[in-house]
Amino acid sequence: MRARYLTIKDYILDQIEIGVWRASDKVSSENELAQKFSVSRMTARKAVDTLCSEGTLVRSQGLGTFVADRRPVSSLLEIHNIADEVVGRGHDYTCRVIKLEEILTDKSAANLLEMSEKQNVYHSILVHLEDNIPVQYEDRLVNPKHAPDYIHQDFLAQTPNAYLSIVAPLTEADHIVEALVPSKTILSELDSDQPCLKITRRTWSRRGIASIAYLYHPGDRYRLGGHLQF
Amino acid sequence: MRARYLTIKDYILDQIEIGVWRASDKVSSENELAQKFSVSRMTARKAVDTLCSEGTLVRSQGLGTFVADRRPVSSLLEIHNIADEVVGRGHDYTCRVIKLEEILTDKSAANLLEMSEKQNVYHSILVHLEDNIPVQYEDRLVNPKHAPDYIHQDFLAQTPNAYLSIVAPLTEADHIVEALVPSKTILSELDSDQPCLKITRRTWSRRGIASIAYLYHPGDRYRLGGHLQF
DNA sequence: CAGTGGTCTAGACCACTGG
DNA sequence: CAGTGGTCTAGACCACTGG
Repeated sequence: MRARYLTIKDYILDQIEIGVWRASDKVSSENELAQKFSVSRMTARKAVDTLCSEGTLVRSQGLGTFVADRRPVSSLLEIHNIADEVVGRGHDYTCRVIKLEEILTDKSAANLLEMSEKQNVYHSILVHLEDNIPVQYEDRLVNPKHAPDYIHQDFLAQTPNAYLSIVAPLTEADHIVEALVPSKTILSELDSDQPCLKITRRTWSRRGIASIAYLYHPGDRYRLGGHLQF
Repeated sequence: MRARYLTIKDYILDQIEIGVWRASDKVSSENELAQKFSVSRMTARKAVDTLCSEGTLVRSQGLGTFVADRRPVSSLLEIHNIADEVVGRGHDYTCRVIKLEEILTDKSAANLLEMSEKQNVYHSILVHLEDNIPVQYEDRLVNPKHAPDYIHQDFLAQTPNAYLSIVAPLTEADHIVEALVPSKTILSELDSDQPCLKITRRTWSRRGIASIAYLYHPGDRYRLGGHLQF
């Protein structure tokens, strides 16, 4: 016999899923849930308990229980795959390919990739969406030496990050994190007017710099987190 | 009246702290705890519940409850001391103390510091300047238990971070990085109208959370960097 | 004030594990 | 088998919030 509190938990998750309860909304009280499902209040409470500890709901004594206003937190310490992150949060991941082309390095790109000027490099621009809301604008340069077939990939099936980690396993990375208001082009692709968290990340494989990525995240939809132990 | 399950929770944490129970050891059963503390099993269970959801204990039906194995250590990102950073760049470091006071915890501060409400905590606000230009607005709460003399320090001579790392050596930290436009008060102290990089950092010493800091950096004057090797 | 969540009791039956 | 955790009941009193 399946636990009754799980039925209630599913019910709450369903209501959130179909949009009956949205972020910051008040959900049914413990007594209402208990009555609706003909269980004791302790059992209804357990359903709410588990959703609180999972970060889906937040409680406030005397006020009620509310859908958490949740911006995702991801790790600074890992090289993350945005698709895995989104799916890991139980959300729908999609992506739009804005650009996928071969270009010649200019001075700045050549410097960053430690190549010489006017060499072929691959250039891709993608927008990653979580439940159809843009969460990352990814502008990436790739050294063809490390990933010769990069330009023929289907990035709807596999993110650039995931593909690169297979053909050119990472040995090293650096990143710079900053806050800024990006260009209008980028803001429009992100459908946002917020300041962005920009991550500039260079990744090395065994034979040198494989790729440089500029990742823009709307400040109100994305946070970076990390936990350290000494 | 303090909740009884918290007493039991503290007891379990103490036993782990002093080494009576080590990683993978079996801890007292729920019935034993209930009897020892003269509470119902549900109450003993609640203490174990919270420690499970915090990752300290793991349960196994039919077997018992065990101390969780330690999480992997990642010491890749350092806790920065802004003064060292600035001096390291060959620039002039100064700082303004905006506030240094003793206040009572409100609900939110109590939650974040894992203290109860209306306890004394120290509160400091500083602005750190590089060549006389503000680069960081630091709003910090400190648990007096970990640093009783915090409020008597001269932060023109030594940053809060440097002081705390001496009196309450760090064992753990977490941080969240986000981009936002801060309040007018903060913008005015920073003499900036740019979006900011906000770092929320909690630091632990052995006995719990020692301090929580909100660090605001104007987006055009500060970047966060890191380098990883695999 | 009525309603909310926070804690707690003293029971119960269950599924599961090892011996 | 006895002991463990997993679930559940039908109550209780409390602190807190808004009106």
